[in-house]
This record gives sequence, C-alpha cells and structure tokens, in this order.
Amino acid sequence: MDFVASVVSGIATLTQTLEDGRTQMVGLLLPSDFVGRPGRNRAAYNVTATTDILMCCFRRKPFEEMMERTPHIAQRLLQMTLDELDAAREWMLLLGRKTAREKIASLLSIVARRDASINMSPSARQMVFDLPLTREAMADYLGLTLETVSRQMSALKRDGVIELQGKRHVTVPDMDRLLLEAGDDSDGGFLI
Amino acid sequence: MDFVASVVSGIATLTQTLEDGRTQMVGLLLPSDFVGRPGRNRAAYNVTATTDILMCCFRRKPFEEMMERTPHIAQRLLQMTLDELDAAREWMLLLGRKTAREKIASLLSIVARRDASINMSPSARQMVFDLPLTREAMADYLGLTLETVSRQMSALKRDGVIELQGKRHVTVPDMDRLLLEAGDDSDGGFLI
DNA sequence: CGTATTATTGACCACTTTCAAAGTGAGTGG
DNA sequence: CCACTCACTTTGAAAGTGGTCAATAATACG
Repeated sequence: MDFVASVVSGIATLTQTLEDGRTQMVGLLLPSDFVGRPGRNRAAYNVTATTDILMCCFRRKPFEEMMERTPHIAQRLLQMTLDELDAAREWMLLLGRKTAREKIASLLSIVARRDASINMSPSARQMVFDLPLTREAMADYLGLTLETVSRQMSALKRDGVIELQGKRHVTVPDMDRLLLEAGDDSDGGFLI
Repeated sequence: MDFVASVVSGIATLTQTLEDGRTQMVGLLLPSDFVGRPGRNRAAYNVTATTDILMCCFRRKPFEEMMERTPHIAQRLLQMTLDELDAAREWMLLLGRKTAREKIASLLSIVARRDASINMSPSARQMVFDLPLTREAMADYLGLTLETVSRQMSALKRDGVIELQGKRHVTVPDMDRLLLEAGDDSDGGFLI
C-alpha cells in the first residue's frame, strides 16, 4: 500500500482475524478519519469499505517528504494517533469488562454522539440517527455474536431505552438513560 | 501530571475502571517504555507501579519546547505511538475473540518474547522466565477473573504446555506449542 | 413474484463467573 | 527455630451469560 488517505465520505472498517475466521473490528473509519501510516508500507489490518467510499489519497513517498520538511504535520499526526490510542484503550475496557447489554448501549452512545457532532445538534435529550453497521458488523466491533447483538437490541427496545423504525433507524428518547446503560465511569482518570 | 518519562527499571501498569470497580489493564510499562503524552497535562488512565520503579523524567514544558525545535523527536514519538496503537489493537482481538486458554497462552508468549529480547536468547525452542504479574493483574490484563486465570494455568501445566516452579517461574518446553495454543494468525494482514 | 441478504427468535449447551473453602509460602516476632 | 499471619493462589460446586445450531421473518432487489 503506497498511499495514505483521509476519508471524505462513506464508511470503512479495520479488522483483525484469527486463523479460524474469528474476526474483531479494531477501528471504524468515518468521514474525516485518517488511514495509513507514514513510515510503514504495510500493516497488519484488513481495511474494508462497507459503503461506497470517497477518500482523499496522497502518495506515500511525497507525503513523507512533506512531513520531513513541515514539522507541524508530524506533530498534528502525533496528536491524531494519540487520540486513536485513547479510543482503542477505551474500547479495550469495553471488550474486556462490559456485559453484552452495556456493549450495545456503548456503541449506540458513540454513534449518537458522533452523529450529533456532525449535525451540530447540541446535547439534546432525544436523539435520532441511523446505524451505519449491520448486526454482524456490530458484533465484530463488540466481540459478540450477531445473535446476541440482535437479542440485546430487542431487549433495549422492550425496556424503552431505544425505539426502532426499521432495522437501522434508531430513536433514543432519553440519552441520559442510554449513557447509564452503557455503564461508563464519569469521573476522569488519575495520571499519565 | 507535569512530566513525561521513560521506564528504566521496574514495572507499572495502565488501567481503566468502571464505576463499580471492574478494571481493565490497557497497558503494561516495562523498561524502555515511554510514559505520558506531550500536549496533554492530564489523561484518562490510572498508572500504578507494581514493583519498585525507576523512571527517567522530563518536565513537560521543556520537553515540549525541545520537541518544537527538534522535529526528529516528534517523528520518533510518532513511531512509538503507532507501535503502541498496533499493540492495543492486537490486544483488542485477544479481548474480543480469544478463549480463556488462548488468552493465557498469548500473555505467556508475549512475556517470553519480551524477556528473550532482553536476554538476547535467540528463538530457542525452550524458554524460562518469571511472570512479573500476580494472577489478579493477569486477569485484569486479559479480561478474566483471577480464578479462571488460575484454572487455565493449571490446565496448561497439566497438558504439558508449561512447567511451573513456584507460582511465578515458568518454563516453556516447546515455544511452538505455546504459540499454537495462543491461536494467533501467522500470515500478516492485508492493507493500511 | 422469487431469491438473496439481513435480522429475529427459540432451545439447548458450554464456558466463564461467582461464591466458598482450603492450600501455599514469605516474612515477622516470640 | 518455629508458629503465626497475611497475601496470594488453587480448587470445587453451582449459577448465569453468551454462544451454537436451527428455524422463521423481514427487507431489498432483480
């Protein structure tokens, strides 16, 4: 792979797999996200477009040369990578310690927040959005089976935490309730 | 926290927690690892020394100024952060998709490899090392309970995959066998 | 329409967790 | 030197969550 890129529109996923086919999503690429890594021509993930996708690509050699000349770019890239690392570590907490229900609630919260930041709706109590993922993709993201995802979606609906119009269109009547279901810690951490 | 540092000797852990106390280790700091992040004075992890530890610290302001003046440092830091991100994503695969036995085998493989790289023993078939973690710390790393960790250690011992002298000293008679138990994919990924 | 893909639901089972008890071993003080 | 203590570890039995297998339903698309 001899280019790096920035997602303009559409959605792609980063996944890793075991020999027997078990797969885990390790990243979700939404518009504005950066793909590829300067200094490496090859890396260990599968990148899959799950929709039609438009990316703004840069050939890697020229990009790296530009990085050499423009220190500011390396610093910006460092910040972005640190953000990704934070996100990955938050996801580790979800994968290692949350229940299936909490996992689903967390994913919905994240998509809702991400959607809200694009549509500039402030911290409204009610939120409406479309899930950009199939049940199987959700399962791969959350470390569950698609059946469990489906069951927990039904359970959240039954309990009034979410409403579904069709399979992908979600309404959250009370965001605070959803965040509570996600089980996240509110106070910040301590060090580093 | 107004410094960044490099671990010289000893071991520390990075953990995240949920409100009810469930905790997940998200990083293990061994000698030569870097701690802290330029551009942030506060972050979301708990850092805990699990042994006596010696770190080489730099006050953050001067360090950041040096980064501004010396582009090479930002680039080096970027590489290190990308490596951490790779490690975090590999860990996501473990947390989301591996069985308890595979998790234990993976952790042992990693510690063995890390130990080997320090002691310069080449890819020997047999390996001997000390676990730097309690069963509880292993559990927090692997997203398991300490009881499950203990049971799987016993199972691996019973099956001849490892030998134990005391609780922490491990002998691996056949590294290939251990790697097989870890269930890792051998071929690299595809893109990025 | 018919077919393929995606999603839901049920029944059963396995693996991991939970709760509980007992075992090990290093360090301390008598 | 030995018994005591405390932290860590092992092991067992029961319970529960999520997984597997299988059948059915909904939706999209030619």
